[in-house]
Amino acid sequence: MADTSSRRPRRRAKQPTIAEVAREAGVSAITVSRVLNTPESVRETTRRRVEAAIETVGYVPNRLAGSLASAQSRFIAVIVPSLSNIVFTEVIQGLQATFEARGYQILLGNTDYDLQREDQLVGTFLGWSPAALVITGLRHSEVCGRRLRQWEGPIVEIMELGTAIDLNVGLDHLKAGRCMAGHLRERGYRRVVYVGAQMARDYRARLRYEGHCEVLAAAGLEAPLLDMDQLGQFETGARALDQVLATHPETEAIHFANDDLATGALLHANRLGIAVPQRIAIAGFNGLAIGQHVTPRLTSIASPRELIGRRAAQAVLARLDGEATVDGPLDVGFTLMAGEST
Amino acid sequence: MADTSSRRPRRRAKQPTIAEVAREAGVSAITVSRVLNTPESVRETTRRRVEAAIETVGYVPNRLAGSLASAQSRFIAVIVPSLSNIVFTEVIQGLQATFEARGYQILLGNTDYDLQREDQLVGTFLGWSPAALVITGLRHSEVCGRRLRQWEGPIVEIMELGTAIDLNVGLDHLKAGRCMAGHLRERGYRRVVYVGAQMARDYRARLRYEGHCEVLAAAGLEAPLLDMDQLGQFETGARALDQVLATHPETEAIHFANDDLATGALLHANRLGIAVPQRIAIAGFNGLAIGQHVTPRLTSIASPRELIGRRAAQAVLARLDGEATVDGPLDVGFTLMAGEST
DNA sequence: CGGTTCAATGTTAGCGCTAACATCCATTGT
DNA sequence: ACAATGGATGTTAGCGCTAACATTGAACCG
Repeated sequence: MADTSSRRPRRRAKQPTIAEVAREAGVSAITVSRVLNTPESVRETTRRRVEAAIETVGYVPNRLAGSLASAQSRFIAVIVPSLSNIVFTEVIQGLQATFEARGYQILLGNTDYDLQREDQLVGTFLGWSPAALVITGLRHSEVCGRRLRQWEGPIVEIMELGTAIDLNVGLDHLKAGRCMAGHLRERGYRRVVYVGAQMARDYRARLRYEGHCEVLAAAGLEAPLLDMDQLGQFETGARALDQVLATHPETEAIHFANDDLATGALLHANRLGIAVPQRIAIAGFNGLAIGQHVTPRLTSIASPRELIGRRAAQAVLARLDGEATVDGPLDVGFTLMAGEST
Repeated sequence: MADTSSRRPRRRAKQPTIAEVAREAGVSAITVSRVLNTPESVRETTRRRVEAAIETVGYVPNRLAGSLASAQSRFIAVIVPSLSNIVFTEVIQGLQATFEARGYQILLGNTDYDLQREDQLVGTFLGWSPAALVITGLRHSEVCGRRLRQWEGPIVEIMELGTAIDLNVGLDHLKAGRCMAGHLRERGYRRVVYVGAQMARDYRARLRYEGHCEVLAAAGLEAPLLDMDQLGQFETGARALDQVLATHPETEAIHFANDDLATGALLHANRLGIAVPQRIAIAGFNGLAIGQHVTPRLTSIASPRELIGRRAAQAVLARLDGEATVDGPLDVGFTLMAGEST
């Protein structure tokens, strides 16, 4: 019978391995590993010899093997609900910049605002033993919550504040909703409609609406809601304006759930020759750049999106470095930007 | 002395492993592996037993180990030059949607238009044995090009067309530049300035400018260039308009390198009461949504960004599935969108 | 009814790396 | 002079999984 000790030629003549480098440099594999991971623990002359060997054989470390052996990987799983919303891409940018500077890579997942999808992604990602997990929002499916709590690595829940599994960086959406409604009240608007898009899935917009309602209720005013089913884009904002003017012509101001909607409405008003804010005032949320370039400038609440990304990354890095971390949620705040649209 | 065969308690009492599942189900590890990877090769009853066991022990497969053993991973390295540009986030969205549906994850890298950074990222990413690599552009550092050519996996170079290392999906920027310049010529504009932002690093904008020059030269016209040093954002476009009006007041039209600049300029013109296109015409590139909502609507060239992502992903998947792939570059084309701004 | 075939499952040996411990040897202290 | 020390390097045994081959047993065949 075939000699069972000489069966399989498994290696796929690919990249050189650490063993090749070791042979070339006349040292053992572990020394090469040390040169790569803890260079200060190797003597200068040896290190140089190994570095030269790495160069000559063209060695690229296999990080899968390294991570498996050390049970530590250098990537960060990031889960966002949407990539079509610029808000999240800005957060990702903040994460990216901070993590990449420290040699961590980002593994990106998109839930499309679907908690089931989120659960699935968390499962997949945890299988990669990421160094940390960044996830949007505080609400997860039950299974997912359990899975997350079981996991030992750092988890940051971003965008909003509340009772988090581990770290938490965000802003208070309820307060933001109150803030904008308060601003509109100050300006004397009484008939204010709140317009959102697909609010069933965007519960942070619902939180802002709640804040909005509180303020109006306190003033004895109604707080009608228009929830569009399309995505929260310019076009939807324009249609929402039409709809509000048609069905609630007495409306004095519209509080939009985000700046895309608000900008769409404002530009549409420009097109139709409707005076903003005289005929109708318009306010948004997020403080996107475009709002400062339209006429009149859009009143909005600036959310520090990139900052959220950076702070979240910093919190994770501090944890990974074993530093003491902030206890409790980190509030990045928000700023009311009063433009001429209200 | 200590018995050397009983040294180390290496395992970090973490997640259950495939062995636990196997024990629970009363099968061998490989059977569990098969249930996970090639379920059709396992008998129905066995499969169900294993699935139940997976459920009870709460098993999450360790993909590092799996990938190491099989020399195949389920992620795709994606390298873009910028995340602040919505163009790339839309491409990423297309990639994401297509890859995630097939169970691949995206590992994201950002070069900030720095070829050295690109080289570094490629090095890191290849160490993760990705299933494929998606990289922006055809121009790489020499070292990087060599590294890429050596690698055996599928590589797609996206955004532009030309001589690629492997797969190629994009559009012809030279032609796009010609197309817009041709449009402006047709409308009768003779004094046209091309305005870009940081064109030293954005060579695709330079290609469009080249196309622009060709057309103007053919008509015996000059093609002055204004290259702003700021990022290509609204604000920069507004400043560029001021600058053009101040230094080249005779200018009849501005061909902007992208829609952010063009929109910034157009909104600025609105603010200043400058008639577009009567006093000055404005054209952009990319066909962003905002351009269709400003007044007058922005003339632009729509680049199918999400489509680039999807096509790139499809090409990779076809290759990974061993299907015959398209030979040569895949041109996704572009569309001139004539608005009222020209 | 022994032999062939084939589907289902098992055994074994790595994938390429690093943790943990072992060894070696030049210093240092007494 | 010799033990104790400690920095540099080596040896060994996995990390958790899957490729490759082996085995089993039921179905099938002439």
